[in-house]
Amino acid sequence: MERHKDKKKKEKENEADTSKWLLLDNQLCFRLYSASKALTSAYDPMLKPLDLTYPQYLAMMVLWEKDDISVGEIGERLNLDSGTLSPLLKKLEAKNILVRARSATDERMVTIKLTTKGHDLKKKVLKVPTQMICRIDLNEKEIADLSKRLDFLMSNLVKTAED
Amino acid sequence: MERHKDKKKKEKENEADTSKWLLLDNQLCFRLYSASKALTSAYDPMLKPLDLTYPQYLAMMVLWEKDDISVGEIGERLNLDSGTLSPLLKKLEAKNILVRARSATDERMVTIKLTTKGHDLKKKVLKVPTQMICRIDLNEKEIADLSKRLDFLMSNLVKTAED
DNA sequence: TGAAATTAAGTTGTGTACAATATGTTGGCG
DNA sequence: CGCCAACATATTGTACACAACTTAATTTCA
Repeated sequence: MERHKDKKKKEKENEADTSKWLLLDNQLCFRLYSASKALTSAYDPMLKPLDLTYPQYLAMMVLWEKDDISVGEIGERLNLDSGTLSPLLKKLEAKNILVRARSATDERMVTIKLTTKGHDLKKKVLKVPTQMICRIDLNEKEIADLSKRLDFLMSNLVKTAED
Repeated sequence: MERHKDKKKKEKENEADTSKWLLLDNQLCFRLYSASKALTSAYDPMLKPLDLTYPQYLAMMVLWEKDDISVGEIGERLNLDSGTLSPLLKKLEAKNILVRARSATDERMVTIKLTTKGHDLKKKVLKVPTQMICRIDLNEKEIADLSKRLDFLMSNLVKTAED
């Protein structure tokens, strides 16, 4: 595949070089897309007994770390906009896991507070990340390493988005 | 963070050890979820002039590699079921990019064939992967490396899903 | 051969995602 | 003070994703 790389041929290879990146198996992006879906569906059976979807679980993780914050703050943390979060948080409110209320000081904002049920849910969910780490079957160093690469990739995408 | 690891304390750390994995910033899965979304939204402006979404682009990549295949074969390649593919392929048919037709030999199957417009679209799309590689800003080795890790992760998830 | 199991695709219902827009609130600023 | 740009959230519309179910065709095998 990497033979015959003398300069005369290199230009001729350009077209082939370009279209080899169009092969699905060569696409990093497709792997990320697939891996992300696979992870979500791996979470689902663990979260189902807790009546949570994966995005709902993410929102809860934000709230377990710090309660009494605005919709916008959650969105900043998860990279989700109000179009996604508004209905999601309404569903969590319908399950009595949290309460939404207009802020008294700034009525543009909606403040999210966990209920007792919402706080208690954290105990039940503690085993989920551990189970997931087992299934991923990577050690702590490998996870950190992969995380670092993904962070680098993300920052490049964000950086070049400002054009 | 890694100090004080004598055996007496290790057991006491268990609970803290467990809940540290519940922190969003420690979650590999959240990074994958975010990276996947970021990549899709990076594709969108490139694909918009071609009137394709990212999942539609993936389906087209499969078809550019091998035409005249069934819905199921596309789904196997992309890990998508008929619930996702049926409407997606109908949209591509409405754009005159492909044609869907019941197979003559097995009428349960629907065979997908690219139209001339569908084949021609490949030329216009050739620059997309190259542009994306620039934005990702990883060299060929780093991409291969990251891909390998994601493949490993995926195979672990699939493997442990058979329980 | 013919009923039952299997298979392929489509449909329905729920839940994200996000662009674009709407609505109400707040903070300037002339 | 009053107007207006900026802001926070909600709503609408489009497009996945997938579980569960339906429909129709094929295969299996008693």
